[in-house]
Amino acid sequence: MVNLPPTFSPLYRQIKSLMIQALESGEWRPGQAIPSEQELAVRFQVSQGTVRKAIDELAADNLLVRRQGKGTFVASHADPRALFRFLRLTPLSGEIVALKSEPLDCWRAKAGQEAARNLSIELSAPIIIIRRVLKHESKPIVVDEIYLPGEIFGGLNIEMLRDWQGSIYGLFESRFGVRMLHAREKLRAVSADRSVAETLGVAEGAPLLSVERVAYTYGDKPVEWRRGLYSTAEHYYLNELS
Amino acid sequence: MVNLPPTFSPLYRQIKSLMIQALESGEWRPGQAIPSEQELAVRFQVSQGTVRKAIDELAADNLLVRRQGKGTFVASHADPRALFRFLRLTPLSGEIVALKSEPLDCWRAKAGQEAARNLSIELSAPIIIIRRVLKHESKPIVVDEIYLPGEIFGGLNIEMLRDWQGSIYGLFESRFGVRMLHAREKLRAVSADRSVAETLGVAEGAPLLSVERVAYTYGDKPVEWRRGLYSTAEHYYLNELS
DNA sequence: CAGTGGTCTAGACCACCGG
DNA sequence: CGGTGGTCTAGACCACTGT
Repeated sequence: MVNLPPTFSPLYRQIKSLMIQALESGEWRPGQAIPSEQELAVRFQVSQGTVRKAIDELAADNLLVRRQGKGTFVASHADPRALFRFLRLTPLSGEIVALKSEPLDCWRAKAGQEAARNLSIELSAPIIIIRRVLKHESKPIVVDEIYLPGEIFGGLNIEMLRDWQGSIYGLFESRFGVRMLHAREKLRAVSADRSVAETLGVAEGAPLLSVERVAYTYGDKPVEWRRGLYSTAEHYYLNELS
Repeated sequence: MVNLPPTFSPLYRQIKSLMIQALESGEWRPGQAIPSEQELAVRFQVSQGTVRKAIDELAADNLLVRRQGKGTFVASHADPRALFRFLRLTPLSGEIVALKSEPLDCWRAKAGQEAARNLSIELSAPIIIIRRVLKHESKPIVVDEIYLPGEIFGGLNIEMLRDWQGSIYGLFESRFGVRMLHAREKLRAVSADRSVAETLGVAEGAPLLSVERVAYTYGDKPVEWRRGLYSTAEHYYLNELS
């Protein structure tokens, strides 16, 4: 007997795919309500229960947000609740506060080996690099570099970053139509070199948390690679294992 | 108008509570199958769909595992798939391999302020402390201390730890009936002090990843507090943001 | 009040597993 | 083949939101 590949796909997953298409194509925009379950059931010619199960999965994937009595909405990085999902830094004592971003630099370059591999693009393809500092009450806590495919983030420049109030993923979403859906982070402990030590106001050789992230959009396509160094003297990185 | 507390609890959540009771009481044991959906529907006098939704949530919470065609099983730390859920260390290059645990010491003590707070027990209540080294191909990677409430882990000793093959949560589950359900980790970067540097075979002052964990059992009751120091020269801590 | 998502039911049928 | 979980449907009713 041969082992056939799992060729079966339930109806609600096919509906889910169609809905992802509608999201990806921009038919339904971040922050807006999608059609009601009834309307979708008619549109896709299935029962409401089947639409429901598709939406359930999309909500679990953080692509949609359900609000009883109001409707189902496209998740948006403009929503402050989405913030902590991607920056899990917490003060040792006190409440969670959004860090203030200060762009230092933003320039064009060609993808090196590492950037090309992480972004799944050609070697020497155009990329954009951002250097930032994140501050908590005017104390620098994080310094990072963000590598973006030039093909997608064409017009990005430092003025845009400076003018933007809110998370950088909110900027990517509203100005470039790029929605970060999930990410994978690799954490290590490293020593501060001289220049980083100066930027963060710590001693040279001080231990820092190194966080390397690849973020993905629809179809698990990588669209951002970043490396950050976190000063964990007065903050920690919180992770829920569940 | 006053804002009444959310007094409404859907039927499937009540069923879920009853099922959690059955799990907590030991009526259904780790690794074993629970009754079929039909049987549960009869037992609880609800429809199969309602039982189904309760099980769905319990499976999402990692308390149960569904296996089509076979049944629904109580999740167990004996299952190797459960391993990576709680130890997210990965070699820089190469496959994920379970680290080998070497207990160094295991002794009784009284809870200090920090232990008491983290374990939600009285100051000076009896606790048990374990010191371990975790090795990858005979190279020490992690050194940690585990703090356990003495009341729950009465007979624990170092011979038990040495004899046990498998994860320590597997031991807790099968010997003490304590099931770790979720945990919260705080990560920071620190410098190796002399004694730790010696144990891990790194230079004094080398950067290490500090991982402090509180693990919880039924009813969000904390039952373990541990602090680990990870050498991240050849490993990283992997985290999925989704 | 109308419209939305949320719950609950009952029944039919399908995919998977093991004997 | 029988038993399990998985899918799909149709309909009734409930809880929440805004007008």
